Amino acid sequence: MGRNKELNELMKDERKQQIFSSALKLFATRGLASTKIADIAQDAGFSQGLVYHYFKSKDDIFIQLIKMAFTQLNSAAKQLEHFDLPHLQKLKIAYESMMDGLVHHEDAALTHLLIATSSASESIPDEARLIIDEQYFFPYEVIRRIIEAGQTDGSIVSKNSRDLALLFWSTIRGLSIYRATHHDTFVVPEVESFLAMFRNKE
Amino acid sequence: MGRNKELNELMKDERKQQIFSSALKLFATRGLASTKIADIAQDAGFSQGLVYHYFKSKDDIFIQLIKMAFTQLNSAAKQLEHFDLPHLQKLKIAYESMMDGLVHHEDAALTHLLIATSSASESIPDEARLIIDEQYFFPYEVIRRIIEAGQTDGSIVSKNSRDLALLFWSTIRGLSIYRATHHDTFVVPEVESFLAMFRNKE
DNA sequence: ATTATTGTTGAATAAATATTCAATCAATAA
DNA sequence: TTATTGATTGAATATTTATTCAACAATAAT
Repeated sequence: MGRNKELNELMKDERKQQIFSSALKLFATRGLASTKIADIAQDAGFSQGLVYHYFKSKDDIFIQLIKMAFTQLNSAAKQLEHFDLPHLQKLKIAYESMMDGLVHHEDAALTHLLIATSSASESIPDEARLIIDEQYFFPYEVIRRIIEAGQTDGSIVSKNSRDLALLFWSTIRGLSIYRATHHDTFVVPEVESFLAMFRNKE
Repeated sequence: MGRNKELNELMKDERKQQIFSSALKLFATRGLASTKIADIAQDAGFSQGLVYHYFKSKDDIFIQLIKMAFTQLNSAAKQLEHFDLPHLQKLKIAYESMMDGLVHHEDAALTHLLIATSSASESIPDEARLIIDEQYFFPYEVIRRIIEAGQTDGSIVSKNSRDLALLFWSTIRGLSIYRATHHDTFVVPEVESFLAMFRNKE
């Protein structure tokens, strides 16, 4: 018979991981259409044909990456909500940990970028669009709930919570995009400046 | 001889305008690579071949649009700087007029989106990249100077002005992107929430 | 009306790129 | 060893799409 099955699976996963890693980088920085299968293969360090041994198509890779990106983001959001912290502190932690990701974890930065640019694109596979439509608002809702809780105890300013959640994520997304092209000069803005939008000052 | 020259020029400009308009919409929402010449022609309402009567190539259209987008944005920034208003008010006006653009002027919204997504892309023509690299920071510098002036007179908080300018534009860009995909549900967040990042509260 | 000029089309053509595939290779269980 | 299985390659092939082009149309000066 052939080779050991479990080891095989491991190697297969490793290969897939390599492909995901290269594809994430390229899709996030160049977009789906501009990224060639040849680019992914080259970046991952093997032949074009092999990509098709592991994935059905370019779209397939993209769709799976989108799934993974939202899974990560949304599970982080879910975790955040259940932390035992004052509400304003949760916003602070969220900002700080995402900024830390942007600066220190290339993959996290690329994941944010992929979400920001893919969500805004009208030229992604239907299945990717479906996933985005289903999952996009979850982090908004989490932040909104945290804001409303903070408004109840007076720590967060009494403005429309939907607006505030929108400001929260727009700012984060904007910073993610900036960071993508200017990693060299990117410095995280002080969290207190960011929090000023939410803090209740009376 | 042929037809009247000036009229011709006018008609030619009008045609070009049509192409620009369709291309702006498509490039901004789908990206350069996903936008087909056929799409542009169809949207503008004429044949594929005609596009090449007015433009050298797809890249050519894109590059000119990028030029126009930065010209608009940067001249608006320049104007803003010379308004005779308190410094914090300038930030307020900037936010309000850009938000007004997002909501009421499709082209303004698309221009912001084009800038946000193209700037972040590593797969645009060299000439477009050049223009972006030359012009990208101008609005940041304008806002930064306004912030520093406001810090001098005490109306704006004394944090690093570069950070604050980054927050300013990141938030605007984030909102632009959100608006692009969710025009139906987009509501402009109150300017006071936005301004809280900059206002000196003592 | 005629003619010169530019506008316009849609069908080639040329390039680029996704996908398939036949052949070879590497590992290992027998 | 050797037979079997899956991995890997690189060269087809198929598809998509940018670009060119030959033909026809419309316009307006003569």
